[in-house]
Amino acid sequence: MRTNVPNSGALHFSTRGEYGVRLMVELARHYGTGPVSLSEMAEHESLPRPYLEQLVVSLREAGLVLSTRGARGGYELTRPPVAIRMSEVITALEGPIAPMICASDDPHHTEQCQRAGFCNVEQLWQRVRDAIVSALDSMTLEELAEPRLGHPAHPEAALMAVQPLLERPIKEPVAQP
Amino acid sequence: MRTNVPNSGALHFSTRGEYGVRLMVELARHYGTGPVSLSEMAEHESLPRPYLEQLVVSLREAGLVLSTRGARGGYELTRPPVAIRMSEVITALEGPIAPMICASDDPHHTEQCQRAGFCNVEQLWQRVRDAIVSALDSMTLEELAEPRLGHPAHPEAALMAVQPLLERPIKEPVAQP
DNA sequence: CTAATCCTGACGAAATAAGTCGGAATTGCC
DNA sequence: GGCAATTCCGACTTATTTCGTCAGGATTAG
Repeated sequence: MRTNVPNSGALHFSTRGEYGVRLMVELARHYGTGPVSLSEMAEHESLPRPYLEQLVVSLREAGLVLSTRGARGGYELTRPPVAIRMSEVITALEGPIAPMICASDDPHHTEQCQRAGFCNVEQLWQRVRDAIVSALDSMTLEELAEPRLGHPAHPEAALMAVQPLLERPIKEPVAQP
Repeated sequence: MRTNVPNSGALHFSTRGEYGVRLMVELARHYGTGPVSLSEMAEHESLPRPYLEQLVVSLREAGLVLSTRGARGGYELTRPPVAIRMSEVITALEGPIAPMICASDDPHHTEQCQRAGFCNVEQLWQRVRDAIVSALDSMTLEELAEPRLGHPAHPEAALMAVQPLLERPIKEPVAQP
């Protein structure tokens, strides 16, 4: 019964994608209220802070977040959540969408399959890629950040979503290097 | 600028998917002409035969291929290529489509996220999954197998799946024994 | 000054993917 | 019957990637 198929299924996102998206959602909920520190988010999301420290580098390099160094520093979004497509977030965290080397989102990373011309399997991977990309393009951070409306399964959910972590003065972020 | 993003990009298929699909395409091209041995396919596709031996187990268990043991044995499709959706093939080889544990194609493998109700990030993963599944559902082996080799034993199958291919010179990849 | 915070690079453990190996069982063909 | 081609099976090894940890330096508010 125990076959050799990967036990967790095909086409996995890594934890970079998972944690990174949760981090971005956290930032979206605090958009406009100044920087939020990694420690706060790590604790609130129960994620290892040293690991987040790594992930956030990619987000900063992609221009999605601004960092403020020093005491009372932290991170904040560079744009309103509605203006951030999930494809940008995922690409920053996990690299180009590329279910196969011959079908990368980023042409620069796409290898020419030496079998092109023989087979048209390439089409399959490209269709999958396009499907993923347009699914990610169709959602923004805002949609993920807003607390659920209607009948909340857990009433405290709305509280957690709306409640600001800490009241503190807004400070100017440092310029990007 | 060595960042930590996975060097080959997000949402990769493994070689199981890649090799397995190529193997199925090979079988599709010989559909109706009796079993094809793994050695033949391994050589023709330049793939390690012992590894294919493993993959094909999954395909057999999924009911996609039929094996004939003994000399002159080999594998053949259980159904005409036009009747085999790529989603079946991929699922057999790589397991359920599950970009995240809370968004598996197979409900039995889906874990309930303890954050459900707090966040709606779940929706993101589910949309991605659905996009992938429907892309895979929309293609059949027949489309990938063109051009066919040998004499089609079921010409009506080819007629059912008329698919305009891109214009390009058709090279003959192999000589017919 | 000091505490909080980001930043950087290197390191290590664990999991997964990829491939190998040896041999047993089955079958066509001479 | 004997041989060669083939599938079948389970265990094993190796390579790569993921998932973190760690130690310390740089920056800044108070």
